[in-house]
Amino acid sequence: MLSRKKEIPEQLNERLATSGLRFTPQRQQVYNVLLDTRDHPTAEEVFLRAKHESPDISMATVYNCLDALVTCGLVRQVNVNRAATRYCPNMNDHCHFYCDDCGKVLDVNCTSAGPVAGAKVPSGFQVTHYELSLRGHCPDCAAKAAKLHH
Amino acid sequence: MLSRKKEIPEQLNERLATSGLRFTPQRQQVYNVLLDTRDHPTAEEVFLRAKHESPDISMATVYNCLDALVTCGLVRQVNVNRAATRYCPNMNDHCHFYCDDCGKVLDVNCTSAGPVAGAKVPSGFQVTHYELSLRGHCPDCAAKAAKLHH
DNA sequence: CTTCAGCTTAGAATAATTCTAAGTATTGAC
DNA sequence: GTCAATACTTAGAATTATTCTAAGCTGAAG
Repeated sequence: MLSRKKEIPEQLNERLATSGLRFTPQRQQVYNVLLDTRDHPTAEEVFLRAKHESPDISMATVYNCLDALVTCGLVRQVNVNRAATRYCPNMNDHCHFYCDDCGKVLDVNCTSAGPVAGAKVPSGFQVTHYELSLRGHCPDCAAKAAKLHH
Repeated sequence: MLSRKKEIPEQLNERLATSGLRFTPQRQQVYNVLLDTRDHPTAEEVFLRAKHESPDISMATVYNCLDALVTCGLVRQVNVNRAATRYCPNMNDHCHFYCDDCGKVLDVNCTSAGPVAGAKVPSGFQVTHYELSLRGHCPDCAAKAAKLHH
């Protein structure tokens, strides 16, 4: 169980270094939490999970570590509907779907063109980031609702 | 100055009624503020502007009124980057561009297909809402930056 | 070694929003 | 019209997510 975590440190260390940040056990721990279950936890959830292995970690450190991981490009923030920010270690081009029924946040792939292409941004605008967030019913909840309907 | 506001009440009244909400002077006032300058103000900014004409209005009422307007479909919330929610009375299909330099929020038209088409949502997902937010440099700030560069 | 910048920590502070309780206004039943 | 029921507004307290502060710790560089 602990063995597979040995792979990570080098990659993490390099990425931190390129942003002028140091490798620390807390940063590794927080990153591990995100990699372990990719369910887009909030900072608070990361904190609770990280405490299992590092009981002394503090909330402020979790925020600091998450910031560091975002800064060095290993993690993305996911904001949906003004709820607490969630964190996602999937750096592929994708967007997020929030299920209004069960509250889960799910990754949704974008086509190669990406949704920004569909937005046809007027000339003059320089887009450096974009975030597409979807809301509705996830496949599970949609299926349940359909069943109830008959 | 007051004359052009006479147009609004009926439309607003109808829309409120269809959601089981009442017409009130405060709701009209808040809606007027949004229509007057479509610059995506925050609740606080709406509050300050509304106070000019209705000095007794309270912050809680502004939030209540904005909620009512969102509920009855006359206003949209615009969330960007966990900053304070902004409010937009443009209900056409469009998305928002946030300028990292000047902080302005600008409307950007979407094509008829819309960005969700570009996202190719897997089957099973039922998308009821989506929000595409862009960040970068607006035309003005991009031009200024280019000039400074030489 | 010693220094110095970067990191972690607990707890205080902040900012946006929501809640609470009380008062006011409007609606509908009679 | 009167009266009760419901909806709305208000001030201020409370809540929540996040950031700040000050102090101590750590590890690399001189």
